[in-house]
Amino acid sequence: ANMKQEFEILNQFIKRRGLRYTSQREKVLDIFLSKEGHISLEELYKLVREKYPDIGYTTVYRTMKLLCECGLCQDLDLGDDVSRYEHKYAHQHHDHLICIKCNKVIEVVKQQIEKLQDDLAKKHGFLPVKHKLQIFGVCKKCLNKGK
Amino acid sequence: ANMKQEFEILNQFIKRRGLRYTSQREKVLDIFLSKEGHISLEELYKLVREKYPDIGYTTVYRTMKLLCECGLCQDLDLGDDVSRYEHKYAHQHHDHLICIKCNKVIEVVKQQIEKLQDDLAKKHGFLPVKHKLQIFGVCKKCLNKGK
DNA sequence: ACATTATTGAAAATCATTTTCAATAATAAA
DNA sequence: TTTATTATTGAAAATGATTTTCAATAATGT
Repeated sequence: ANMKQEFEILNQFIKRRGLRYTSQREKVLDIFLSKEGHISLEELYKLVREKYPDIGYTTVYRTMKLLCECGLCQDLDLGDDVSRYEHKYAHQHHDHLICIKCNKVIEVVKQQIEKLQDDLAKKHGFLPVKHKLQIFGVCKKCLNKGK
Repeated sequence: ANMKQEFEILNQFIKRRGLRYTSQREKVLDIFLSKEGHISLEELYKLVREKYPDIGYTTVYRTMKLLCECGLCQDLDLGDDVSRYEHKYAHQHHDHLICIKCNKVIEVVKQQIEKLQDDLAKKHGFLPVKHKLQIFGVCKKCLNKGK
């Protein structure tokens, strides 16, 4: 029954801000949730179109902005020049290992690093809000190819 | 006498690649070196123009690309949409604390984090090449303002 | 000095992202 | 329920950083 907790979160957020809960927003969220991983706006828009051809690019763009604001979505930067999105609700924070040869991305979690980062921020009087760690390198597969 | 080691590095790199050492490239490097910190292409171009009005934007752009390739320069991403550059030669690797209110950037070094990152990469079979860590938060000054 | 070819710089192209605006639709008020 | 208000939508245009084009120029090897 909690299968669609995310819709409720969006709804709450929208109400709190005096915005309006529209079918387009619901549909975009639906498609976004159906696809795990790191998705670009362009990719997401294509998926949306397949199921809901009447929804425009701009609406997808604006909805994703909203989803980021309400905590359902996290935008990320994989080093190329397009912004990507990933699920945030009920997903653990993680960092990204990015292969500079094949662009494969691996998500990694290291609690110890998280803590050190918080310490570092506090030491400088910062109140940490979020962080992004990208480790660029060459993945196992590409290393073997190069032999 | 090693005051201008960087010019030699650029020269070497250019020779090795069969490129040509031009006065424009030397001048752009000169201006870049004269300014510590995180500088955008636009800002750098303005500085270049002040001293060398005949150098075009495109040349600055292309030279910075070259400087990044030869290891004199590191491009960085401070969360906005402009790419910035910082010195890399004879500069320790560091991470960035970025204030989301006033955009102030503090450079921080934490050897322990560096090591954990390398371990993490290796554990997943990655050969780490470089990494970028941005910690977004609110700086001391902005925290006090908000009271 | 000559030939070759990399470089330069102005202008144009690219391209993801963001804004505009008139029509539409969601919510609140009557 | 009906009406009024105003947020939302989507197509098209604008934006703006980055990148490419191309003819003229300049650096390097012969």
